[in-house]
Amino acid sequence: MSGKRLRKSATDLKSLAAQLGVSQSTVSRALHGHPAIPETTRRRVQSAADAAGYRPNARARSLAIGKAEAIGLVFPLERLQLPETNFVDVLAGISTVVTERNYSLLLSPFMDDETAVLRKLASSKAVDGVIITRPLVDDPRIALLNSLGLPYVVHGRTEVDAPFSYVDTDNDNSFERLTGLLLDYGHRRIVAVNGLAHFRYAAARAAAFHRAFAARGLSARAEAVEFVSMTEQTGYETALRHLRGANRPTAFVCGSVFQARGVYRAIAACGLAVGKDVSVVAHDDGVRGVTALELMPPLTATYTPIRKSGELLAATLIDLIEGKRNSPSRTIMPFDLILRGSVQVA
Amino acid sequence: MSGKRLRKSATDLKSLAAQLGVSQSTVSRALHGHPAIPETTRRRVQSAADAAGYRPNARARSLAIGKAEAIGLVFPLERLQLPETNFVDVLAGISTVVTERNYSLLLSPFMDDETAVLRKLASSKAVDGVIITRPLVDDPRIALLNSLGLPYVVHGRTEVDAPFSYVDTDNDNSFERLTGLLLDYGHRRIVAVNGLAHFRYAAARAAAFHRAFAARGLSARAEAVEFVSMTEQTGYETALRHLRGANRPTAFVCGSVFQARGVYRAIAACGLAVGKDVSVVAHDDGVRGVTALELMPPLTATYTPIRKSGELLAATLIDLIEGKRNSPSRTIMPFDLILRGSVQVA
DNA sequence: AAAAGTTACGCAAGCGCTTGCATAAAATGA
DNA sequence: TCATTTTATGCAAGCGCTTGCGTAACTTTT
Repeated sequence: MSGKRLRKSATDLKSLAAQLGVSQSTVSRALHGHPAIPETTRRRVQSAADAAGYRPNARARSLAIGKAEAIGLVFPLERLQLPETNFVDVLAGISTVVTERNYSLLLSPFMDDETAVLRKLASSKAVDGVIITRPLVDDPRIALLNSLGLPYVVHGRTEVDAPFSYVDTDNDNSFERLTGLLLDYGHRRIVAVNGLAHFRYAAARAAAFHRAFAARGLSARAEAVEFVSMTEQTGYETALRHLRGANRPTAFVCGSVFQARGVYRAIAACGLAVGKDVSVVAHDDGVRGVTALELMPPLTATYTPIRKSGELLAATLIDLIEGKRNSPSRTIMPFDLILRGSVQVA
Repeated sequence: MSGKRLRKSATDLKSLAAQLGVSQSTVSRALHGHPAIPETTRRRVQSAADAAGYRPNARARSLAIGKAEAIGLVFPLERLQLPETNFVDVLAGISTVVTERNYSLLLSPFMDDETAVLRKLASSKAVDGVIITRPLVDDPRIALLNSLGLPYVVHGRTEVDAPFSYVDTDNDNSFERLTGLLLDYGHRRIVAVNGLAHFRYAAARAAAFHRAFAARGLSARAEAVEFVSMTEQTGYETALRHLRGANRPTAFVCGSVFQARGVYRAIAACGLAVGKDVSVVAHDDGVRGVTALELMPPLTATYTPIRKSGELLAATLIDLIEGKRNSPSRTIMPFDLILRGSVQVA
């Protein structure tokens, strides 16, 4: 080997510029398609950059332009640990769009103090904005984020009196339709297996349940709505309790396919048949591997693909960050009501 | 309001320093516990910083210290979309440790070109290291990452002749034990429902399967090992094919509880009983909601909690980055073999 | 009491990039 | 041909932080 040496490939702007015999400004501008740079120069620079495998140092660029080109997803760590969650599907949707739009996705789980995480993200300027999930009925995070000046989008709504962007499932109409369907089929003893009461979506669903009764000049007993966690097991336990109690319900409306599964199991455990002795309806998020179609009999459900929500969340946030949107964006996902074998007239 | 104004809380080092009447150096050092700063000053600075909600700008700090204090997780986007995957559990483990160690976790999914993502991560210096998953038998990523000089840890092993750190399940011994158990119970017509052949773990398991036979002076037909994807459905289809073929197997050894579930279903579909007519064993990753215990009859399995692997992956990578470890770290997770009702003597 | 050593802190040079402004060269107009 | 505009490029000042080195002001030593 006669003294020949590989040129260490240019890893920073300065050396790349030196190697090309132009200034850093020119290289930087050429690489970003600045109009003042003629096409010929642009190409020369670009191909040198490609050859060297040059990519601007993300941290330096960030610092210079004052943006991180990254968003954060803030969530309770347990949402990754729970066996039954639609969270991963939301994450998949978010990932897709973030990647497409050339942003980075920072995962920010927290154990208990979400506030601290949000504050840290804001003050350390690690991200340009955040997605938060599962708003409470009266959620303090909205006020915090507004005061921090950190752009954000919420997965779900809340009643807080302040402008904010969100993407939400149409809980109100979806549950009204599901309940209405059962009522119109002649069911009267209906139990709603709902989510935990402090979540806004559960409150909305409970209201919708009663609204469906009211719209038909009927009224449901308050105890007809069960506020329990979103799992198969609680679906099972809740349904079992009602099926074995006096005044057996003839139908159940469930918050998710997870719960519906449990309800199916409870019905079977009582020696009854779904869609024959007892009707079941639910909302279906289209979670990976847990869809209404996979139950036997197939479950009548309202359907909103939750991955789509994830995509929308990311797109909305990035638009917000890039100033492509200034007024708060509020999206309520449309749903389809699909009739399948799990309901029958009372 | 008589001209009184809120002092805008110090958001950067400079203003914080000015406000305290000291230099930036002092503030920076005080906040990082530099020994030359006396305790009294340290406290004064710290409390001013707390009051102002000051946190160093992560990007500026990164640039100055030449570290991102972040790691990347590079994976095919589909692993978030597939219904049956142990990926989320690995992610949960990684998240935990990353958070504990005060790092950030960058999620870097890719559609098809993983190489491009790795190159980009390396050249843009967005992270200090990466975790890659599911190595192929002869994996090109190892060479690439070594040449890029980007620290990394692999979830799984590969036969590539180069030093690298990894955390892996003990596929070899686990499968040898499972197969051996069946053999010792007198089974001879055993089918292995294995993963896809290009993954290293599947190759290792196939070899282990044959090794168990050989160790007893027996030999298995090559067709006894099925290289199929890791899902319930393929488990079902594969088992069904064998159960309906000539020379019905008396036992199955499966790659995961997902596959085992399918095998259970196929056995039932043939009017046979698991643990009576046909024995089933598998490896259990302890995936959220899909564990060996939940099957009926409970599944005899080797158990290695996969979340632990995630934790170890992150810890190993961070140690590597921080130079707390220089030689490649190789961890093979120990496993337990737990006997349950799914096996019986032939 | 002078020399030497400590202690507490500030200066200023980066880290690698972007970008407003200045400038030289080329093209255009009168 | 000279003034004016346009085009192509460079200079240098940041972005907010860390850190090596330097230096007063004190302590300690002899």
